[in-house]
Amino acid sequence: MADNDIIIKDTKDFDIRQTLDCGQIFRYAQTDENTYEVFSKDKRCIVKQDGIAVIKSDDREYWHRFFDLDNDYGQIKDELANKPFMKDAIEYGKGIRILNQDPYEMLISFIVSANNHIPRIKGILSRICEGLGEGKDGYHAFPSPEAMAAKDEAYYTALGAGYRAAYLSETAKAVADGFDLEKPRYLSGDEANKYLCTLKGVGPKVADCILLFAYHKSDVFPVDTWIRKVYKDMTGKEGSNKEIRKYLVSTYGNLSGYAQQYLFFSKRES
DNA sequence: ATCCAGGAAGTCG
DNA sequence: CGACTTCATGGA
Repeated sequence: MADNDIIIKDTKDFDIRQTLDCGQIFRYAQTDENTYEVFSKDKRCIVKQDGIAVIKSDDREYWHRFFDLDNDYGQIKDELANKPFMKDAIEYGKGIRILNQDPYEMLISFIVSANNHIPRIKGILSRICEGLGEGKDGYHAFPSPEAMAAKDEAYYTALGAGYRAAYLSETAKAVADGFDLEKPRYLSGDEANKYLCTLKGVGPKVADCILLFAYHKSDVFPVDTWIRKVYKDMTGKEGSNKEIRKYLVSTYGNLSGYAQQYLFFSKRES
């Protein structure tokens, strides 16, 4: 056991498979039974969970925060369990943790995610890293805004980004040119959502994903096609994304982001 | 083959 | 404001 290893003995609130497969991260791979390789920014860690969980890396502090290990998910689940439609979803995804990821990486990742399938999203992001990210020991870092801004739309089209290619080059340029990705930390969820929506390729849903997965704002509720299905199960009716979001945020309040992950994961895997 | 995917932008009323 | 259409790509 190296000094930098993080060891999680009590895994009632930690399941690496559920945490990675619940749609909040795209750069990871299963390398063996119970073993996963996870990438964030320019870093990598190896997570093995078989009974206890062990996180191996050369930056213990970074991954401790990444996996949100100071947050008490037992308490969050207890509180949510009293709210409607949550009991089964929590039981199904009881090991999910909401990661603390890099704002720029989430921005680019969820622009790519729009109207797209998860395997294809992973492929596009992987090719962006291979092409533009700094070469590390056996992998590539997520590229900087400057490296991405240096390429034009045609480059991202060639990577298979489809019509999102223009969004990628434009938004990378905006960030390289000074768009402040620290600002959302100091804004309310609604204000931060508006602010992010000024970027090309970012709409209300993508902005909510960035706010939840990079800034850990839990008073947001990303509404995608799966959540639309959940809403219909709950209420028996259709609705606009805006009214669905309003209904769900009023139901789950400040724990909306957590509720969303449990509901999304259980619906998508069932 | 037709539908669909962690939707957003553009246009029209 | 809301509704409606278009936008690449590839897996099912």
